[in-house]
Amino acid sequence: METLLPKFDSVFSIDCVIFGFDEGELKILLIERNEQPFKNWWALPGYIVEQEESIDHAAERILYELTGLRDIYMDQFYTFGDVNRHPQGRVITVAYYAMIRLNGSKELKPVSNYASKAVWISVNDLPKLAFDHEKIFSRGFEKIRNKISYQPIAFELLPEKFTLTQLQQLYEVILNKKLDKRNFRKKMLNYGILKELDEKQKGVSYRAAKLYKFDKRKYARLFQKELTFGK
Amino acid sequence: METLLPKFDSVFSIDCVIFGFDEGELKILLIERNEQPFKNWWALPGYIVEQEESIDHAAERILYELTGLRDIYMDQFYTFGDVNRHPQGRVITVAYYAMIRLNGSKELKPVSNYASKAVWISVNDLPKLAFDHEKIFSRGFEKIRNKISYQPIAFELLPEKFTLTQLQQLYEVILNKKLDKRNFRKKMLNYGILKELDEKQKGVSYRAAKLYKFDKRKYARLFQKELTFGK
DNA sequence: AATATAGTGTGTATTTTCTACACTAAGTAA
DNA sequence: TTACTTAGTGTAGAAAATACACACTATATT
Repeated sequence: METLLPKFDSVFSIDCVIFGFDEGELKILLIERNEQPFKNWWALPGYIVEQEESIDHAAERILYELTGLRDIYMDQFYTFGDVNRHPQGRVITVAYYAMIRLNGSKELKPVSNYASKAVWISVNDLPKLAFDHEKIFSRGFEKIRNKISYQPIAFELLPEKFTLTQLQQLYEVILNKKLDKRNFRKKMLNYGILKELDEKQKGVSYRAAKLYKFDKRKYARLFQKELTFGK
Repeated sequence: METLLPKFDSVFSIDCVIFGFDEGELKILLIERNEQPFKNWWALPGYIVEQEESIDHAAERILYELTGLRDIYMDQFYTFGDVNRHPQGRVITVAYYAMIRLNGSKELKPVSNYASKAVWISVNDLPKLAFDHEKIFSRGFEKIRNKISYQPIAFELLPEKFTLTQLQQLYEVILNKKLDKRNFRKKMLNYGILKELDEKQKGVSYRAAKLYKFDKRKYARLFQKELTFGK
């Protein structure tokens, strides 16, 4: 590094892959761009990092501006820095993913004007996206798919009280395969991070399932054990 | 994003955590800085991304300039973007790790003048580092420790022909625990990615061990199977 | 030639985890 | 009461992980 920092014509941005689970489908939040370039294209929510904010802060701010949500589990997963990924200049983008609880089908209205709307779209039904956002999405999806195989992050996506069947469906859409009900339940309950409630599901026209809650304290205890390689 | 990109007073840099394995110790490459700030401090090798190069390219270039090595397995692992991590302005750094084969105790001479020297230092014996480089190192070390638990990346660090004991020692220093010899051998040989050679270790004053080679083709076949969650 | 030394190389029994697989119970709706 | 739909449960076999100890071999030393 030079004694004085060289001038550099570049910008940092954040792009977010925001996952939600609704009606048995895994969805992500997309915005419709209101400005050039890629005006009227679908894109991942993202924005430029401000001079005086950390990238983690920028990620939280942008998510908040688009959804009104705070204190969301967000994780940086990759930085995309190809020279020509933005047609108007050098923009390096740091990608984050978030998982949020969709309480019913709550409408999300963008508060910034760079988007004309924000919608939840199933990951199986994505349109063409602006910039290299398809690549960013794929990498983010791959990330949570890997992560869920060794850490039960799925709870972030479910309502506070959920049934084991809902949990299993979520695993199935993320992993894109059918799981065996008995084995799934055995495994999940063995983790010891689920608390069985005295409540049951309501409003279903069949036998109601027991509701469970995620036990954050036990979770933390379980995952402070490091990954192991055996003796 | 605005129609015209805002001007932004910032710089991207790359920092590399370059691992090597030598004399039974896991080491990383450090440079001694030759310029302010942190003149004469030890630091991770890193430099500023140029206007017209991708970050991946920048990482390879910087590694090459410092070591003369090309075609090294490098992986981006995290981007550090706190506002004040560099005292002279906003510098966001993308961190990569690399694993290289130390053939004997080859001396590395920096070809750029921003470093006065480059040395290999054991990860158990690191000095204080410039900027937030201790944090960057820790995260990189954590990354390879996790990764080695599910992917045998360790071969990158060993000479082309190695003994099972050397391989085990490497696992032991990365995971920081003793492993059982018989179980380790069973497991490694079961992966089917080692090729037993007709050669033996030379120059040791005790029974010479068989040498093995890493079979890249079988490795690739093995790891195209995805991580699984069972049925 | 005998001996000391230091690391190599091997097998088995036990426990744990993973997998495969199908029926009854409970609640709702008609 | 019956039909329908989903909830909920157990076991046996296979595979993987773990725990554990001693004889072999090449060299160096006397």
